[in-house]
Amino acid sequence: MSRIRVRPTDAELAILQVLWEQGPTTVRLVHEALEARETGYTTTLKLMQIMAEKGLVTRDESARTHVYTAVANQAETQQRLIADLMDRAFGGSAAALVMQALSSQPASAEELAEIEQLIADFQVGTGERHD
Amino acid sequence: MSRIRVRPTDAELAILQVLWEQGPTTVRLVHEALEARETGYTTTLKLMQIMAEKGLVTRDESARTHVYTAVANQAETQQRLIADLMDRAFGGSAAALVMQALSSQPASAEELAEIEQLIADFQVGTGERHD
DNA sequence: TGACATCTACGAATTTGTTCGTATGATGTC
DNA sequence: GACATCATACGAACAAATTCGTAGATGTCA
Repeated sequence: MSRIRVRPTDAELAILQVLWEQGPTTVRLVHEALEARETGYTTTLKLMQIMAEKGLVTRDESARTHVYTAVANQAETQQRLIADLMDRAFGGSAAALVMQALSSQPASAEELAEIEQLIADFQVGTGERHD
Repeated sequence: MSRIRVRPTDAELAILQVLWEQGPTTVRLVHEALEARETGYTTTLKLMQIMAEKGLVTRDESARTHVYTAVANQAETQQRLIADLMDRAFGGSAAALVMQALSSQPASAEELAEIEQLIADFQVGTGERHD
């Protein structure tokens, strides 16, 4: 019933980013954090109301100014988005996606090292050896 | 003017996949390849007509049965999709995206090795060393 | 208290994506 | 030549996402 949508829309994702960064917040603060969107206050309000209906966020209505909280955390949502993209555009292959990502936008040396470490961990975890 | 959209829609992407796999094709064949969608023939036709208007595909109208060709290849499109997701959900960090992708959907040992190789290439290419 | 600001609710307009039915014309078969 | 088949074109309906204006309730403060 109240399953979270696979893909939050663009506007929803922008709002979720603010909620993840700032924690539970009001429409006003989200709206201000989103000034780049150059959209009216009531637009942000409406979107957040709809997100509450959809179950993407919960809201505390005990005060006059409602306080909104993201239901799913950032990592969960990122994983859903990646899984979705992987299915739709990469034939379900994480490796294909990762390789496209790396070849298009080379990461920094530190990041590459981090990824290597992650891979090394997997290889240990699955009993694989790589020398 | 005729810039390719950042994000093909779901239906468009499904059609593009067929065009990438099969090369230039007719609406009929695309429609048959897409039976999973359980949608009418004229729906596929309409979508491909719109894609032609948008510049996602070109079509050869010299014969009665038109032949459609994808404008962007699969890798280009994948990169655009990844770049878009990276911006919208990962603060523009390829590394963050890659790490989420890997931790959610561990790749096979072979794939991990491939990715390691890719990283090693980068490190050589950028004169970085990692030990 | 009265003026003003701020908040939510709500309806509505607009745009985009998706779907399909029907019309119309070309092709092929008997 | 008549008729079924297949193609494109096109209009229209529908849903979803986004946007905003207005109304009404509540709070602030001089």
